Amino acid sequence: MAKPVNQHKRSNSVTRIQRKNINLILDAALETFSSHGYNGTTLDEISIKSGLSKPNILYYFKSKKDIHVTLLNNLLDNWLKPLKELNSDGDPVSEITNYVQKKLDMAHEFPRESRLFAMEILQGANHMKNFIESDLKILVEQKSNVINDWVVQGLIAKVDPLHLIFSIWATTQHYSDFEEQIKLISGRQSFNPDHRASKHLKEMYTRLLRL
Amino acid sequence: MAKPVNQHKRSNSVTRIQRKNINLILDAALETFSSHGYNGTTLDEISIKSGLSKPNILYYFKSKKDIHVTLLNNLLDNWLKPLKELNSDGDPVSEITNYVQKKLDMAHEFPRESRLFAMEILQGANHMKNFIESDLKILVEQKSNVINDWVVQGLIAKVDPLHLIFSIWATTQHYSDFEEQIKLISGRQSFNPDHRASKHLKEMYTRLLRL
DNA sequence: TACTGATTTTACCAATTGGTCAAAGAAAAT
DNA sequence: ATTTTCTTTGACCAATTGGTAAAATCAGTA
Repeated sequence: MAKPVNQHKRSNSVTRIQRKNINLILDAALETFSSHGYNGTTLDEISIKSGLSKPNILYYFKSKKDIHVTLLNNLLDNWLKPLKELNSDGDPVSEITNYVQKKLDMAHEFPRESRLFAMEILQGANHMKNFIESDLKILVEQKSNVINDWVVQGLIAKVDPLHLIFSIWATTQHYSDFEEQIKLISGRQSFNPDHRASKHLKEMYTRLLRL
Repeated sequence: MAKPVNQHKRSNSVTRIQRKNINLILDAALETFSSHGYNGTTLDEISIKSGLSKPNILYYFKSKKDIHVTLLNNLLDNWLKPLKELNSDGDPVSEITNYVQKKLDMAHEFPRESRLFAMEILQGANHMKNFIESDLKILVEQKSNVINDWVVQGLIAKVDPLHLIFSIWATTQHYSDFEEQIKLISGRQSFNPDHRASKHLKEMYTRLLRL
């Protein structure tokens, strides 16, 4: 005769067991959502991977979608962080190449999250429209202005800030999102893709921005 | 007492009706596979979109997977074409910026195919490992050599050919694969993304390659 | 130790989904 | 016109899947 636990974290206390199991579930879910997509993931799979029974999972999350949305929400802060750190007072070129490096590090450190994000956008961004249209859009506009000021002040070459940002996103995410293709083509052992990618991208954006 | 039609195109003749219906099915399937993924697509959806009943669809294709594989296979030739056309005798910088332009045109002209491809790679490239490891890999190696020769001959700046190719793929595909995000951020009407993307990318790769 | 609330399990369901089958209906060929 | 071959449909099914209900078990605490 249990009353379901607070499924929306309204409660004040989160027990040790809750924290542990919620983490188990989210980790298992991230693993499968990011490699088979939302529809390709079953609760049974999450159940097996997390070691918790299916009804037990639904004791912590009210639905499959709820798990997915939670995962997506957990991403957002980390997603904004590197761009947030772009500093208008710093040296323009190194501010931007540092941004590239941070994005590349994130793609390398959180490939599952990166794929989850990519998959969500690819499929229409249904659960993230709100985030993109508000937080992300505002931040991008703000930083576009910073970049544009640099252009106007003659500190970097004339670039379209928006397209600069888009191409940074594209190039840095590519390495985690298209990992499979890259591994197959470059022959897994022959080199360390990340290291050379970093050099390549730094070079590319430096050359693009230098006067 | 019908005997199922040649489901593997072994037969010599393809009737007018067959051609029409196969196209209807493939078009409907491409639409849904590319926007909801393989698992997010149901035969019923394809059935509705194509106007053919579900058993009728399975009269032309022996399974859902068969439709998907057919779609993927139809992509491959077009996928290789732009890179194939990279000519070792041409002017290096314009050969490469032309390649960029062709890839961008393809992403623009075939966004559904582009997303289908992206989704397949993201989810582990199960149906395309063979293509990637053989045809694509060989072509990439060949063209990497061409680019490397240009570097050695001092015709372009020193770049890692593989990473150059990867970043071209990344930047050009980004515009169709992440279309939703781009639309939401750039505010659909404010500019024509494709036109400016083309300028931006041409500029970027020219600056990267120029001595 | 006994109580109380939190956690987990067992048994189950209704809906969806990929796929089958045999018969009915068109087209083409004779 | 009739036979033969190709095409389409209606009825159906077994497996999967997200989710529920209630009982059973466990943990913490008075």
